[in-house]
Amino acid sequence: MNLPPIVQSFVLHFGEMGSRWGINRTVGQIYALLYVSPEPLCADEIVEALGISRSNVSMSLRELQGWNLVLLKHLPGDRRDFFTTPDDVWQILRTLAEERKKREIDPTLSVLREILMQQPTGDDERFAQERMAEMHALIERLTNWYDDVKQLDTDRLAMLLGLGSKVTKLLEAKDRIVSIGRRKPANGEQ
Amino acid sequence: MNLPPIVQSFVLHFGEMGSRWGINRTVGQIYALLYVSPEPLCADEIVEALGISRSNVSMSLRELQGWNLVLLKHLPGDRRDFFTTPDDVWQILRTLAEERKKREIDPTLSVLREILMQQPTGDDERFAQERMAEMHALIERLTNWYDDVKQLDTDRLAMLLGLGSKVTKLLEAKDRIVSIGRRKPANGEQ
DNA sequence: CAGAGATTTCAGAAATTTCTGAAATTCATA
DNA sequence: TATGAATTTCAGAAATTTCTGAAATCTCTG
Repeated sequence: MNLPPIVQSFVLHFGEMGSRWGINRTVGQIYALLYVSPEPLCADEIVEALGISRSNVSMSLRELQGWNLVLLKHLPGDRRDFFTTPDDVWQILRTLAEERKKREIDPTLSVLREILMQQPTGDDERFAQERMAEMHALIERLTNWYDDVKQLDTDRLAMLLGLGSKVTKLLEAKDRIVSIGRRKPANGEQ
Repeated sequence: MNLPPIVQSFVLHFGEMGSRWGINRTVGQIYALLYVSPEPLCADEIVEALGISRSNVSMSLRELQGWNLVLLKHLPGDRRDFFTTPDDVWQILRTLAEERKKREIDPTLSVLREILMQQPTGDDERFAQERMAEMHALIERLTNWYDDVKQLDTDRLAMLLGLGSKVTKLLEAKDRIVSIGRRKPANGEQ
């Protein structure tokens, strides 16, 4: 590996983090390298930069494409593939969230739903099913929130993040205002 | 493995999911088993239920304790350790978030901060640092939101989740109300 | 403080994952 | 359609992770 020290520590860190997630070291390193490179890189440049085999680069890039985390570019008069990451970090975050949901959350929800359909045959199974129902309800709540929030454009999303827990105070304030502002209780608000 | 079919599919699923995260199959399976068991289990019961070695159970329980995901119980007149999970799923969620932040986010932030302190020596390094600064800013935003929101009690957290993206509409509504309510523009509002 | 039960440790076996080099394939161009 | 550059595939090697059994340690109790 022959990289500026700053880039090298970033790349190595992502390699280690990669193995802590589901993705492996090489995939993490390649992603990190592409992320900080000013220009798209071709496979051989990655081989060179990270000191790994050509075939490993090929497979890892395929993996990254499966995650929708890299973009393919072509230079005119050159038939090699060049790779980058999107430049908008918010977009990267969205992609990451979407892919992890697809791989981790959705399968779990579907296993839970399947189990919850069955008839329990004894007390222990009934208990287990209740626990799974609690877990299912929580995950559904979270994914509903996510599905709703992911539609926001970046500015509003940033705004929402900035608010944080103040949201609940805001909500209480709004309730007060609304209840002051009306003579008789209405029900069609919001 | 000798378990009711419902429990078995849950346990097996968590085993597979476990290996998709950083934790391994056995750890995932043990956690799932404890989660759906009506009573705390001792190590030998886990050995029996999952058909794995005693030492593996011991090491995996230790790992789960490191994640703060299991509780230790003792029965009077029995010196074995018995294990359960907390029964409040929201509490479990909080623990999980906290631990993953500690292991995945915090080290990344600290690597990024360290790199951002350094003086770049060329254009490529300058570019790389800018990219890392963007990433750092995004992660900080997210963790600030998280640090704020995690303080909420469960009811308010549930409320916030229920609101989802409607928060921004609420915010706009509040801005309107505030600006109608005053004669001259003020600047000290929230 | 001896002994029995419970748990942990740890070296190496087993299983799994990652990586490589060589061969195969793809595809634009001559 | 032959050529050659670029890429992919894949069997097996290398590395890593997980798991086990045996021994060590810990800790109550008589």
